[in-house]
Amino acid sequence: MARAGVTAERLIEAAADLADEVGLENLTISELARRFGVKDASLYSHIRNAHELRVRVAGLALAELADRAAASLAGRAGKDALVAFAGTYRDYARKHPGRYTAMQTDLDPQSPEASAARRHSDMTRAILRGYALAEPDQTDAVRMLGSVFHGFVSLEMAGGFRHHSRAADESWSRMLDTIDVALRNWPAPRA
Amino acid sequence: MARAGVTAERLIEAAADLADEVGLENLTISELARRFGVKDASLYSHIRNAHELRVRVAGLALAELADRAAASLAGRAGKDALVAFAGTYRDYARKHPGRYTAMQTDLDPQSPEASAARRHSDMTRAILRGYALAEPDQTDAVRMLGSVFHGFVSLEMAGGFRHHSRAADESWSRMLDTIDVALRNWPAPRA
DNA sequence: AGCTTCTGCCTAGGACCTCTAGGAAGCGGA
DNA sequence: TCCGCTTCCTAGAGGTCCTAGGCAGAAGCT
Repeated sequence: MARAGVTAERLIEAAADLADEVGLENLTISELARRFGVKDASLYSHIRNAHELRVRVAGLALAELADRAAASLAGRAGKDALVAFAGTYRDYARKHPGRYTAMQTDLDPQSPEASAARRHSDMTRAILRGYALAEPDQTDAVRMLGSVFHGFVSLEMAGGFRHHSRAADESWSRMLDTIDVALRNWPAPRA
Repeated sequence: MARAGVTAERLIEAAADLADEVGLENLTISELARRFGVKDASLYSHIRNAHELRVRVAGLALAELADRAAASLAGRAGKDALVAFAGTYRDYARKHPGRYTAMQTDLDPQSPEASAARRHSDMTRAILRGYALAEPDQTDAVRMLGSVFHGFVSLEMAGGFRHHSRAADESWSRMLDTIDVALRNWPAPRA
Protein backbone atom coordinates (compact mmCIF):
# COMPACT_ATOMS: atom_id res chain seq x y z
CA MET A 1 0.00 0.00 0.00
CA ALA A 2 1.50 3.31 -1.13
CA ARG A 3 2.22 5.77 1.62
CA ALA A 4 0.76 9.23 1.58
CA GLY A 5 4.09 10.77 2.55
CA VAL A 6 2.84 12.86 5.41
CA THR A 7 5.51 14.75 7.30
CA ALA A 8 5.08 17.21 10.12
CA GLU A 9 6.06 20.12 7.86
CA ARG A 10 3.67 19.25 5.05
CA LEU A 11 1.00 18.69 7.67
CA ILE A 12 1.41 22.11 9.26
CA GLU A 13 1.48 23.84 5.91
CA ALA A 14 -1.67 22.05 4.74
CA ALA A 15 -3.29 22.90 8.07
CA ALA A 16 -2.43 26.56 7.55
CA ASP A 17 -3.92 26.51 4.05
CA LEU A 18 -7.02 24.80 5.35
CA ALA A 19 -7.39 27.36 8.11
CA ASP A 20 -7.15 30.15 5.54
CA GLU A 21 -9.89 28.54 3.48
CA VAL A 22 -12.41 27.58 6.14
CA GLY A 23 -11.39 29.62 9.17
CA LEU A 24 -9.26 28.53 12.09
CA GLU A 25 -12.28 27.37 14.09
CA ASN A 26 -13.10 24.88 11.33
CA LEU A 27 -9.59 23.49 11.11
CA THR A 28 -10.06 19.86 12.15
CA ILE A 29 -7.85 16.82 12.29
CA SER A 30 -10.47 14.86 10.38
CA GLU A 31 -10.65 17.25 7.44
CA LEU A 32 -6.87 17.47 7.33
CA ALA A 33 -6.58 13.67 7.25
CA ARG A 34 -9.18 13.60 4.47
CA ARG A 35 -7.04 15.95 2.39
CA PHE A 36 -4.09 13.60 2.71
CA GLY A 37 -6.25 10.58 1.94
CA VAL A 38 -5.45 9.11 5.30
CA LYS A 39 -7.31 8.20 8.50
CA ASP A 40 -7.47 10.61 11.45
CA ALA A 41 -5.46 8.38 13.73
CA SER A 42 -2.52 8.44 11.32
CA LEU A 43 -1.90 12.12 11.95
CA TYR A 44 -1.17 11.48 15.59
CA SER A 45 2.25 10.09 14.71
CA HIS A 46 3.17 13.59 13.50
CA ILE A 47 1.41 15.85 15.96
CA ARG A 48 0.44 15.34 19.57
CA ASN A 49 -3.07 16.73 19.40
CA ALA A 50 -5.30 19.36 17.84
CA HIS A 51 -3.98 22.10 20.10
CA GLU A 52 -0.41 21.46 19.08
CA LEU A 53 -1.49 21.65 15.46
CA ARG A 54 -2.82 25.15 16.04
CA VAL A 55 0.30 26.21 17.89
CA ARG A 56 2.45 24.95 15.04
CA VAL A 57 0.33 26.86 12.54
CA ALA A 58 0.76 29.95 14.70
CA GLY A 59 4.52 29.42 14.62
CA LEU A 60 4.52 29.04 10.86
CA ALA A 61 2.49 32.21 10.43
CA LEU A 62 4.63 34.23 12.85
CA ALA A 63 7.78 33.19 10.99
CA GLU A 64 6.31 33.81 7.54
CA LEU A 65 5.04 37.22 8.48
CA ALA A 66 8.28 38.14 10.20
CA ASP A 67 10.17 37.31 7.01
CA ARG A 68 7.90 39.47 4.91
CA ALA A 69 7.97 42.31 7.39
CA ALA A 70 11.77 42.20 7.47
CA ALA A 71 11.86 42.38 3.67
CA SER A 72 9.48 45.32 3.64
CA LEU A 73 11.70 47.13 6.11
CA ALA A 74 14.88 46.79 4.06
CA GLY A 75 16.18 50.16 2.93
CA ARG A 76 13.41 52.11 4.59
CA ALA A 77 13.36 54.36 7.62
CA GLY A 78 11.04 56.70 9.51
CA LYS A 79 7.48 57.01 8.31
CA ASP A 80 8.31 55.12 5.16
CA ALA A 81 9.28 52.10 7.23
CA LEU A 82 6.21 52.47 9.44
CA VAL A 83 3.82 52.47 6.50
CA ALA A 84 5.52 49.56 4.74
CA PHE A 85 5.65 47.46 7.90
CA ALA A 86 2.03 48.12 8.75
CA GLY A 87 0.95 47.40 5.19
CA THR A 88 2.67 44.05 5.30
CA TYR A 89 0.67 43.07 8.38
CA ARG A 90 -2.62 44.12 6.88
CA ASP A 91 -1.96 42.38 3.58
CA TYR A 92 -0.94 39.19 5.29
CA ALA A 93 -4.04 39.15 7.45
CA ARG A 94 -6.29 39.64 4.46
CA LYS A 95 -4.63 36.98 2.34
CA HIS A 96 -4.22 34.54 5.23
CA PRO A 97 -7.04 35.03 7.72
CA GLY A 98 -6.65 31.56 9.22
CA ARG A 99 -2.92 31.94 9.72
CA TYR A 100 -3.40 35.42 11.12
CA THR A 101 -6.01 34.29 13.61
CA ALA A 102 -3.77 31.43 14.68
CA MET A 103 -1.04 33.95 15.52
CA GLN A 104 -3.21 35.22 18.37
CA THR A 105 -2.97 31.88 20.14
CA ASP A 106 -1.66 32.19 23.66
CA LEU A 107 1.85 30.73 23.28
CA ASP A 108 4.04 29.26 25.97
CA PRO A 109 6.94 31.75 26.32
CA GLN A 110 9.35 28.79 26.43
CA SER A 111 8.22 27.36 23.11
CA PRO A 112 10.16 27.86 19.87
CA GLU A 113 7.06 29.53 18.45
CA ALA A 114 7.34 32.31 20.99
CA SER A 115 10.79 33.24 19.73
CA ALA A 116 9.26 34.06 16.35
CA ALA A 117 6.97 36.42 18.21
CA ARG A 118 10.01 38.14 19.60
CA ARG A 119 11.23 38.92 16.08
CA HIS A 120 8.08 40.96 15.63
CA SER A 121 8.65 43.16 18.63
CA ASP A 122 12.31 43.55 17.66
CA MET A 123 11.33 44.78 14.23
CA THR A 124 8.80 47.15 15.70
CA ARG A 125 11.60 48.50 17.86
CA ALA A 126 13.72 48.94 14.74
CA ILE A 127 11.06 51.18 13.23
CA LEU A 128 11.20 53.36 16.28
CA ARG A 129 14.85 54.12 15.58
CA GLY A 130 13.49 56.74 13.21
CA TYR A 131 11.85 58.42 16.18
CA ALA A 132 13.83 59.47 19.23
CA LEU A 133 12.39 57.39 22.06
CA ALA A 134 14.25 56.15 25.12
CA GLU A 135 13.09 53.39 27.45
CA PRO A 136 10.54 52.85 28.87
CA ASP A 137 8.76 54.99 26.29
CA GLN A 138 10.10 52.76 23.56
CA THR A 139 8.43 49.69 25.01
CA ASP A 140 5.20 51.62 25.39
CA ALA A 141 5.45 52.70 21.78
CA VAL A 142 6.11 49.13 20.61
CA ARG A 143 2.96 48.05 22.40
CA MET A 144 0.97 50.92 20.96
CA LEU A 145 2.04 50.10 17.42
CA GLY A 146 1.21 46.44 17.93
CA SER A 147 -2.19 47.41 19.32
CA VAL A 148 -3.01 49.78 16.49
CA PHE A 149 -2.01 47.37 13.73
CA HIS A 150 -3.61 44.33 15.24
CA GLY A 151 -6.70 46.19 16.38
CA PHE A 152 -7.45 47.68 12.99
CA VAL A 153 -6.80 44.47 11.10
CA SER A 154 -8.81 42.43 13.53
CA LEU A 155 -11.82 44.78 13.50
CA GLU A 156 -11.66 44.92 9.72
CA MET A 157 -11.62 41.12 9.48
CA ALA A 158 -14.61 40.90 11.82
CA GLY A 159 -16.53 43.21 9.50
CA GLY A 160 -16.50 46.15 11.89
CA PHE A 161 -15.94 48.77 9.21
CA ARG A 162 -18.60 47.60 6.80
CA HIS A 163 -21.41 49.69 8.24
CA HIS A 164 -19.98 53.00 7.11
CA SER A 165 -19.26 54.07 3.56
CA ARG A 166 -15.84 55.53 4.34
CA ALA A 167 -13.26 53.23 2.76
CA ALA A 168 -11.15 51.27 5.23
CA ASP A 169 -8.07 52.01 3.10
CA GLU A 170 -8.50 55.73 3.66
CA SER A 171 -8.92 55.34 7.41
CA TRP A 172 -5.89 53.09 7.53
CA SER A 173 -3.68 55.56 5.74
CA ARG A 174 -4.88 58.53 7.81
CA MET A 175 -4.40 56.52 10.98
CA LEU A 176 -0.79 55.87 10.05
CA ASP A 177 -0.31 59.61 9.39
CA THR A 178 -1.63 60.27 12.86
CA ILE A 179 0.54 57.63 14.49
CA ASP A 180 3.57 59.08 12.76
CA VAL A 181 2.77 62.50 14.20
CA ALA A 182 2.13 60.99 17.61
CA LEU A 183 5.49 59.21 17.65
CA ARG A 184 7.24 62.44 16.78
CA ASN A 185 5.39 64.25 19.58
CA TRP A 186 5.56 61.57 22.23
CA PRO A 187 4.38 63.27 25.43
CA ALA A 188 6.55 63.53 28.53
CA PRO A 189 5.41 61.43 31.52
CA ARG A 190 3.21 62.97 34.25
CA ALA A 191 1.79 65.44 31.78
CA MET B 1 -41.55 16.04 37.12
CA ALA B 2 -40.54 19.57 38.09
CA ARG B 3 -39.41 21.85 35.27
CA ALA B 4 -36.04 23.45 35.22
CA GLY B 5 -37.52 26.77 34.15
CA VAL B 6 -35.19 27.48 31.30
CA THR B 7 -35.91 30.61 29.34
CA ALA B 8 -33.98 32.10 26.47
CA GLU B 9 -32.72 34.96 28.65
CA ARG B 10 -31.53 32.78 31.51
CA LEU B 11 -29.90 30.53 28.95
CA ILE B 12 -27.94 33.32 27.26
CA GLU B 13 -26.81 34.70 30.59
CA ALA B 14 -25.65 31.30 31.82
CA ALA B 15 -23.91 30.79 28.49
CA ALA B 16 -22.08 34.08 28.93
CA ASP B 17 -20.99 33.12 32.43
CA LEU B 18 -19.83 29.75 31.20
CA ALA B 19 -17.86 31.37 28.38
CA ASP B 20 -16.17 33.65 30.92
CA GLU B 21 -15.19 30.65 33.00
CA VAL B 22 -13.97 28.21 30.38
CA GLY B 23 -13.39 30.36 27.31
CA LEU B 24 -15.73 30.93 24.40
CA GLU B 25 -14.27 28.03 22.42
CA ASN B 26 -15.29 25.66 25.22
CA LEU B 27 -18.82 26.95 25.48
CA THR B 28 -20.93 23.92 24.55
CA ILE B 29 -24.60 23.14 24.46
CA SER B 30 -23.96 19.97 26.44
CA GLU B 31 -22.22 21.69 29.32
CA LEU B 32 -24.87 24.38 29.38
CA ALA B 33 -27.63 21.75 29.56
CA ARG B 34 -25.73 20.03 32.36
CA ARG B 35 -25.75 23.26 34.36
CA PHE B 36 -29.51 23.46 34.05
CA GLY B 37 -29.92 19.79 34.92
CA VAL B 38 -31.53 19.17 31.59
CA LYS B 39 -30.80 17.16 28.43
CA ASP B 40 -29.03 18.77 25.46
CA ALA B 41 -32.04 18.39 23.19
CA SER B 42 -34.17 20.47 25.55
CA LEU B 43 -32.19 23.59 24.85
CA TYR B 44 -33.16 23.52 21.21
CA SER B 45 -36.63 24.78 22.08
CA HIS B 46 -34.98 28.00 23.21
CA ILE B 47 -32.18 28.49 20.72
CA ARG B 48 -31.83 27.39 17.13
CA ASN B 49 -28.27 26.11 17.28
CA ALA B 50 -24.84 26.62 18.81
CA HIS B 51 -24.00 29.50 16.48
CA GLU B 52 -27.09 31.42 17.49
CA LEU B 53 -26.12 30.92 21.10
CA ARG B 54 -22.80 32.64 20.47
CA VAL B 55 -24.42 35.46 18.56
CA ARG B 56 -26.85 36.02 21.43
CA VAL B 57 -23.98 36.07 23.91
CA ALA B 58 -22.26 38.62 21.69
CA GLY B 59 -25.42 40.73 21.77
CA LEU B 60 -25.63 40.51 25.53
CA ALA B 61 -22.00 41.53 25.92
CA LEU B 62 -22.27 44.42 23.47
CA ALA B 63 -25.31 45.77 25.32
CA GLU B 64 -23.79 45.30 28.79
CA LEU B 65 -20.56 46.98 27.81
CA ALA B 66 -22.38 49.81 26.06
CA ASP B 67 -24.33 50.48 29.26
CA ARG B 68 -21.19 50.59 31.36
CA ALA B 69 -19.37 52.75 28.85
CA ALA B 70 -22.29 55.17 28.76
CA ALA B 71 -22.22 55.41 32.54
CA SER B 72 -18.48 56.03 32.57
CA LEU B 73 -18.94 58.83 30.08
CA ALA B 74 -21.55 60.71 32.12
CA GLY B 75 -20.27 64.08 33.24
CA ARG B 76 -16.89 63.72 31.57
CA ALA B 77 -15.36 65.34 28.54
CA GLY B 78 -12.09 65.53 26.65
CA LYS B 79 -9.21 63.41 27.85
CA ASP B 80 -11.09 62.55 31.01
CA ALA B 81 -13.82 60.93 28.95
CA LEU B 82 -11.28 59.18 26.76
CA VAL B 83 -9.50 57.60 29.70
CA ALA B 84 -12.70 56.56 31.47
CA PHE B 85 -14.20 55.05 28.33
CA ALA B 86 -11.05 53.14 27.47
CA GLY B 87 -10.72 51.90 31.04
CA THR B 88 -14.23 50.52 30.95
CA TYR B 89 -13.40 48.47 27.88
CA ARG B 90 -10.24 47.08 29.37
CA ASP B 91 -11.88 46.22 32.70
CA TYR B 92 -14.76 44.51 31.01
CA ALA B 93 -12.48 42.42 28.84
CA ARG B 94 -10.47 41.31 31.85
CA LYS B 95 -13.46 40.44 33.97
CA HIS B 96 -15.42 38.86 31.12
CA PRO B 97 -13.00 37.33 28.64
CA GLY B 98 -15.62 34.98 27.19
CA ARG B 99 -18.14 37.73 26.67
CA TYR B 100 -15.48 40.00 25.22
CA THR B 101 -14.29 37.38 22.75
CA ALA B 102 -17.88 36.73 21.73
CA MET B 103 -18.23 40.41 20.85
CA GLN B 104 -15.78 39.89 17.98
CA THR B 105 -18.20 37.51 16.26
CA ASP B 106 -18.98 38.60 12.73
CA LEU B 107 -22.57 39.81 13.11
CA ASP B 108 -25.19 40.12 10.42
CA PRO B 109 -25.70 43.91 10.02
CA GLN B 110 -29.48 43.32 9.91
CA SER B 111 -29.57 41.53 13.27
CA PRO B 112 -30.68 43.24 16.48
CA GLU B 113 -27.24 42.44 17.91
CA ALA B 114 -25.60 44.69 15.34
CA SER B 115 -27.55 47.69 16.57
CA ALA B 116 -25.85 47.33 19.95
CA ALA B 117 -22.57 47.56 18.08
CA ARG B 118 -23.71 50.87 16.64
CA ARG B 119 -24.10 52.28 20.17
CA HIS B 120 -20.37 51.73 20.62
CA SER B 121 -19.34 53.73 17.59
CA ASP B 122 -21.82 56.47 18.55
CA MET B 123 -20.24 56.75 21.99
CA THR B 124 -16.78 56.84 20.52
CA ARG B 125 -17.97 59.70 18.33
CA ALA B 126 -19.25 61.45 21.43
CA ILE B 127 -15.79 61.37 22.95
CA LEU B 128 -14.43 63.09 19.88
CA ARG B 129 -16.67 66.08 20.56
CA GLY B 130 -13.91 67.15 22.93
CA TYR B 131 -11.57 67.29 19.96
CA ALA B 132 -12.35 69.39 16.91
CA LEU B 133 -12.66 66.86 14.09
CA ALA B 134 -14.86 67.17 11.03
CA GLU B 135 -15.84 64.33 8.71
CA PRO B 136 -14.30 62.23 7.32
CA ASP B 137 -11.54 62.65 9.90
CA GLN B 138 -14.02 61.88 12.64
CA THR B 139 -14.82 58.49 11.19
CA ASP B 140 -11.13 57.77 10.80
CA ALA B 141 -10.58 58.75 14.43
CA VAL B 142 -13.45 56.54 15.61
CA ARG B 143 -11.80 53.64 13.83
CA MET B 144 -8.42 54.47 15.25
CA LEU B 145 -9.77 54.57 18.80
CA GLY B 146 -11.58 51.29 18.31
CA SER B 147 -8.40 49.75 16.93
CA VAL B 148 -6.21 51.00 19.75
CA PHE B 149 -8.54 49.88 22.52
CA HIS B 150 -9.37 46.52 21.03
CA GLY B 151 -5.83 45.87 19.88
CA PHE B 152 -4.28 46.49 23.26
CA VAL B 153 -6.89 44.53 25.17
CA SER B 154 -6.74 41.67 22.76
CA LEU B 155 -2.94 41.43 22.78
CA GLU B 156 -2.95 41.65 26.56
CA MET B 157 -5.50 38.84 26.82
CA ALA B 158 -3.41 36.70 24.49
CA GLY B 159 -0.44 37.18 26.79
CA GLY B 160 1.46 39.38 24.37
CA PHE B 161 2.81 41.71 27.05
CA ARG B 162 4.05 39.09 29.45
CA HIS B 163 7.53 38.78 27.98
CA HIS B 164 8.66 42.19 29.08
CA SER B 165 8.85 43.47 32.64
CA ARG B 166 7.25 46.83 31.87
CA ALA B 167 3.79 46.83 33.47
CA ALA B 168 0.90 46.75 31.01
CA ASP B 169 -0.91 49.35 33.13
CA GLU B 170 1.87 51.84 32.54
CA SER B 171 1.93 51.25 28.82
CA TRP B 172 -1.84 51.60 28.70
CA SER B 173 -1.83 54.91 30.47
CA ARG B 174 1.02 56.33 28.39
CA MET B 175 -0.68 55.13 25.23
CA LEU B 176 -3.80 57.05 26.15
CA ASP B 177 -1.68 60.16 26.79
CA THR B 178 -0.26 59.76 23.32
CA ILE B 179 -3.63 59.22 21.70
CA ASP B 180 -4.92 62.33 23.41
CA VAL B 181 -2.06 64.34 21.95
CA ALA B 182 -2.59 62.76 18.55
CA LEU B 183 -6.28 63.67 18.52
CA ARG B 184 -5.45 67.26 19.35
CA ASN B 185 -2.86 67.35 16.57
CA TRP B 186 -4.78 65.47 13.92
CA PRO B 187 -2.77 65.95 10.73
CA ALA B 188 -4.20 67.56 7.62
CA PRO B 189 -4.73 65.21 4.66
CA ARG B 190 -2.10 64.92 1.90
CA ALA B 191 0.60 65.87 4.37
C1' DA C 1 19.68 -11.08 -0.49
C1' DG C 2 18.03 -11.86 4.03
C1' DC C 3 17.40 -9.83 8.47
C1' DT C 4 15.96 -6.52 11.88
C1' DT C 5 14.21 -2.11 13.22
C1' DC C 6 11.72 1.89 12.56
C1' DT C 7 7.61 4.11 11.64
C1' DG C 8 3.74 5.45 8.69
C1' DC C 9 -0.63 3.98 8.43
C1' DC C 10 -4.28 0.89 9.72
C1' DT C 11 -8.70 -0.95 12.49
C1' DA C 12 -11.36 -0.71 16.56
C1' DG C 13 -13.46 1.72 19.87
C1' DG C 14 -14.52 5.13 23.83
C1' DA C 15 -15.90 9.70 25.03
C1' DC C 16 -18.03 13.83 23.83
C1' DC C 17 -20.38 17.00 20.83
C1' DT C 18 -24.41 18.86 17.62
C1' DC C 19 -28.83 18.42 16.06
C1' DT C 20 -33.46 16.09 14.44
C1' DA C 21 -37.76 13.50 15.13
C1' DG C 22 -41.37 12.24 17.68
C1' DG C 23 -43.60 11.60 22.16
C1' DA C 24 -45.02 12.63 27.01
C1' DA C 25 -45.84 15.49 30.89
C1' DG C 26 -46.43 20.08 33.22
C1' DC C 27 -49.22 24.25 33.31
C1' DG C 28 -52.38 27.82 32.05
C1' DG C 29 -56.80 29.14 30.42
C1' DA C 30 -61.60 28.11 28.58
C1' DT D 1 -62.28 19.30 33.48
C1' DC D 2 -60.18 19.07 29.39
C1' DC D 3 -57.44 21.49 25.68
C1' DG D 4 -53.46 23.30 23.84
C1' DC D 5 -48.98 25.29 24.32
C1' DT D 6 -44.58 24.69 25.76
C1' DT D 7 -41.01 22.27 28.14
C1' DC D 8 -38.59 18.42 28.51
C1' DC D 9 -37.82 13.65 27.34
C1' DT D 10 -35.80 9.28 24.71
C1' DA D 11 -33.66 7.59 20.65
C1' DG D 12 -30.50 7.95 17.32
C1' DA D 13 -27.54 9.66 13.32
C1' DG D 14 -23.32 11.64 12.40
C1' DG D 15 -19.13 14.28 13.42
C1' DT D 16 -14.90 15.21 16.27
C1' DC D 17 -10.76 13.98 19.24
C1' DC D 18 -7.84 10.68 20.77
C1' DT D 19 -5.82 5.97 22.53
C1' DA D 20 -4.37 1.14 22.02
C1' DG D 21 -2.53 -2.23 19.49
C1' DG D 22 -1.09 -4.26 15.03
C1' DC D 23 0.63 -4.79 10.22
C1' DA D 24 3.46 -3.81 6.44
C1' DG D 25 6.49 -0.62 3.73
C1' DA D 26 11.12 1.58 4.00
C1' DA D 27 15.72 1.86 5.59
C1' DG D 28 19.82 0.11 7.38
C1' DC D 29 22.99 -3.94 8.60
C1' DT D 30 25.42 -8.14 7.75
